[in-house]
Order: sequence, then C-alpha cells, then structure tokens
Amino acid sequence: MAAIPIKNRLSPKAPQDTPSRILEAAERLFLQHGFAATSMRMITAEAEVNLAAVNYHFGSKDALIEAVFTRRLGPLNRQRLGHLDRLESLAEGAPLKLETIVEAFIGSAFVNEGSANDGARLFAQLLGRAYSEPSGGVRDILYNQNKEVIKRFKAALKKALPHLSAEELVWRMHFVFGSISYTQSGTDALRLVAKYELSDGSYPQTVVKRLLPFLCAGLQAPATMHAPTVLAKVS
Amino acid sequence: MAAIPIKNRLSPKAPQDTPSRILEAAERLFLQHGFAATSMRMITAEAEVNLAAVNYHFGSKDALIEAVFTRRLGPLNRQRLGHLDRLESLAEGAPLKLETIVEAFIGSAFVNEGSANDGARLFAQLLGRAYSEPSGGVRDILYNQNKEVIKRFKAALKKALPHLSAEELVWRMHFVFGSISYTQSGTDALRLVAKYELSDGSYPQTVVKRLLPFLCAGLQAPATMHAPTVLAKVS
DNA sequence: GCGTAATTTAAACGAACGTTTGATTCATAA
DNA sequence: TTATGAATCAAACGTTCGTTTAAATTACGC
Repeated sequence: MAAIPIKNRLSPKAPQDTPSRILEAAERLFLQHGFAATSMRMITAEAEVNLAAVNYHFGSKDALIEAVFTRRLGPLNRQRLGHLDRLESLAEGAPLKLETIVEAFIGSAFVNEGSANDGARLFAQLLGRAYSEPSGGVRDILYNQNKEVIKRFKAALKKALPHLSAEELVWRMHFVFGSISYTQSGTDALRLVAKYELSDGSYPQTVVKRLLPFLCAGLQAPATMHAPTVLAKVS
Repeated sequence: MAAIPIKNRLSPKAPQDTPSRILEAAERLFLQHGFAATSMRMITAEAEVNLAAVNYHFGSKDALIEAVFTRRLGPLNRQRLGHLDRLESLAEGAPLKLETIVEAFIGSAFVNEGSANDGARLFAQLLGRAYSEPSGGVRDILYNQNKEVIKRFKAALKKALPHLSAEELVWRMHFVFGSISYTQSGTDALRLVAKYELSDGSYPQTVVKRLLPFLCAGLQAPATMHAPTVLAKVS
C-alpha cells in the first residue's frame, strides 16, 4: 500500500505530478484568457492542486509563465535547427530552395514531434499570443530562446533570396512572423471572416499547406518599389 | 470670469474635457500594458482626473474600452470605404488592380486622415494589439465595427483574384491581417530581429512601401498546392 | 443672485489578487 | 517502526482591483 500511490489513477485529463499538471493547466488558461487575466486560483483549480502549489514549485506567477515557455521552446527550436541542419548538409553548400526553408520553419511551429497529443498545438497558439503581449517579460523570454533559430533561418533565407537587401529581408521576416503568429493564435478571427466552420482534425496540415505558398510568394516579391500614389492623389 | 473656463489653459498634453482626456490616456496605456493590466487608477492618474470620473462618464471599464475603439474605428472605416468607393466608381465595373485594393486598405490603416497628430498611429498599434486579445469582448467590438469593411474588400479582392476559391481567399485575407496587425502592434519585435534602429519619422510610409509588395505577391500566389514533403520524409 | 443640474471630489466598499505561514500528511530510508 | 525531508493543506496576509457613495464644487438658465 506504499509502493504505488493511489493518486496515479485520476481523471484522464490529470497527467502525473503536481508541477506538470500546473504547467498544462496554465498553458490552457494563458491561451484562453491571456497572462494578466489568468489568476493563480484559476490555474490551481484547473490543475486540481492546492493554491500554494504554484509558489511552492515555481516560486511565483512570473516564474511559472517563464517555465511554461521554456518547457516547450527548447525542444521546438532544437527540432527546427535539426531540420535546417539536415537540409543544409544535404544541399552541400548550395542555397536551399525557399519553400524548403519556410516549410522547415512553419512546419515545426505547427506540427511538433510526436504529434499524438495536442499539447504542441496548444503551445503553438500560445506562442502566437505571447508575441503580441505588451508586457516586456514574456517578450524577453521569447527573444532569448529564439534568437539563435532566427539567426540561422535568416542566414538561410539570405542565401535563397539574394535579390533582397538585408533590411528588406528583415522586414519580410517580420511580415512572415506576423502571418504565422496571427494564424497560430487561433482561428477565431478566421471564423469571423468566413461564415463556415473549418473542417478540423487535419488543421495543422491544412494551415501549413495554405500558408506556405502565400509566404513564399511574398518573400520572393521584387525588391525595388515605387512610391504609393493612390492615397496621395485621391481625396 | 464664467464664460471661459480657466481649465482650458493646461499642459499641452491635456486636451479638453474630461471624457476626451480619459480616452486618450486609456488609449496610450492600453497600448503599453494591455487591457487587463491597465487599471482605472493608472488611467485616471495619467489623465489627471478623479478616479470616479471613468465610471461617471463611461459607466465601467469595459464600456471605456469599447469607447476607445468606437471613437476611432468609425472614421477609419468610413475612410477605407470612401477610398474603395472612389476607386470602384473610377474603374466603372472593371476589377481593380490588386495593388490598388491592398494599398487602400493598409494605407488607411497606417496613415489616417489629418495625420498631423500621432493619435491615429497609436490607435493603429492598439488595433493590432486588440486583434490578438484573448478576451472575447474586445474581439466582438472589432468584428461588429469591421465586418462591413471586410465584406467590401473581400468582394473587391475576389474580382481581382479570380483564380482563388472563396476558401483560399479567406485564408489569404487571414494571413494579410496577420502581417498587418503584427506590424501595427509595434516594431519592437522587428528591432529584436534587426540590430539597428529604424529611421523613424517616415515610419508609416516606409512600412506601407515594404508591406505592399509582400502582401500582393502572397495574395497572387498560385492556388493549387502540392502536399508538404520535407517534414514527412526527413527524420 | 438664485436654484438646479452637472460635475468633481475624497473616502470607502466588497471582492479578488499574489503570496506567505504553520500545521499536517505523505513517501522513503535507516 | 521510527525519524526526516518533501509535499500538501486550510487559512490568512496585505495590497490592489473596479465600483459606489455622499458631500462639495462648478456651470448656467432664469
């Protein structure tokens, strides 16, 4: 009666130890309500643990937010860099095809390794949400965890898009992140535009298939630009 | 000594009557900290009015949030529809050039009428922020105020991009909104990617000039798609 | 100038916030 | 079995939240 704790047999939603349950509950709630609007009491109730458990295991609410990200960001970025490594070693120095680069980036963002559980997809949405958070803390965490990946993909894109200046490339990566993050942060806005529900289930594959040509075409747009005319002339 | 109130001569930051000062203070603070993290005491302190003034003039914090948007969204969307009307009557039934449509949309979003004050630019950033708010209230406000404009631009785009199915078009508009909203919500993320500061001042024109070819090229990408291969094969 | 309505003010309301405490329960090794 | 450190628990901490109140002040038609 002491070897195997009775706690292990609980509701299927409740996974394992207290810290993990807190992390998963927090992930869900942060996504639904944002960081500021999610209280400790909401988190501990959802995780079915004591109110004091968060402070005991993580120290503070801010530390919990950071832990939610670091838990998933490491594997995700290792996966992204792994894809890029393999692709570049296969190409043997030649520039990679643009579509391949973008697919390695957004593919990793939308369908994570071992995609059996949907935790990865939830986290992808949360990532999209976090990038538009005003609070500096969250952004700093994301920046530090992502800067290496961004550097690598920027270098790969630079080789694949030699007609773009460094400044233009930065802008376009910015636009790409925008589309990805906005799409990740939920299909609610999309449902507002469309009348019909999306046929889910195959959601990650669908969205990657839709995003890829849009982003590649945008990235490949001509570099030079004529000045905007319409707004100045009309009215 | 009773005709002209002495209050009119105040700091240049403080504009006119109490409700307006509250609206502008709230706009600034919501942008900086988000909606949930901005308290009534922060707002009333920034506006230099009494704490009870928000509830007296607007009723509640939620009503204030709504008022912040409705004050600017009406003129902005009237401006967008006006541009589109003029363009379509000029074209006399023929499909508009894609670039023209997109420019009318994002141009209005970034440089507002009477752009002397930067209130419009602040609001554009706040709009981008609001689109990624989890709370349903803000999204509903934006949806109701924007659905007419979206419908009109969707129709115009449909004519300009006949090779896209209705579903594809919805997806691509979604991606476009993502890039716009992400770009609107601040250049902070962009500064993280780039090392250098952007030469500001001409910011709205610059960003429109950069965004336009990216979005147009993305929208014009071929409709049909081949299945993603890399992620399935590698690893 | 007076009276009435509109506005501003200081103070307080109950509720919820993040966090801390001290006792209690649990797992595990001696 | 007992001693020990980890974990959980109920309860309370002080603070801040959005909102309300009632009195004081202001604006303005008469």
